[in-house]
Amino acid sequence: MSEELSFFNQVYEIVKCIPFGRVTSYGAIAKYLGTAKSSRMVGWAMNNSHVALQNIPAHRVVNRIGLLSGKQHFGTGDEMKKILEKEGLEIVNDQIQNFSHHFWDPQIELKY
DNA sequence: CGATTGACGTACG
DNA sequence: TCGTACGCCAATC
Repeated sequence: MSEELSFFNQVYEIVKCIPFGRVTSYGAIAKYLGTAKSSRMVGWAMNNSHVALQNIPAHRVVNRIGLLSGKQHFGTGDEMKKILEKEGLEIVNDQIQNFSHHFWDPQIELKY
């Protein structure tokens, strides 16, 4: 696929491909790009995502345990939680319930 | 220009 | 099984 795109750009592409009501983890994206240990960069990409493109559903990206690690970055309140709940997900204590069930693996779904 | 931080994850003890 | 340490790369201080 577009392997000429930068790491950040690839992250954006993947995140944009996340279907409605589905979630994934930073590590999954990083691993898909071949840089499993660079999961922090995925987070940084998200941080810049609102600057590069605002059509990035970053709220569907959480850490590997389904915890809303970046909810504070979306809004001062529980905006991220509300969005995810609106997508049909169940959030308890800033944590996605049945995370594995709603998990969207780019390696399986995008399957290059 | 050097040191620290950061939306994480894996490895090791 | 749980806790701590390190890696990764870019941006910011």
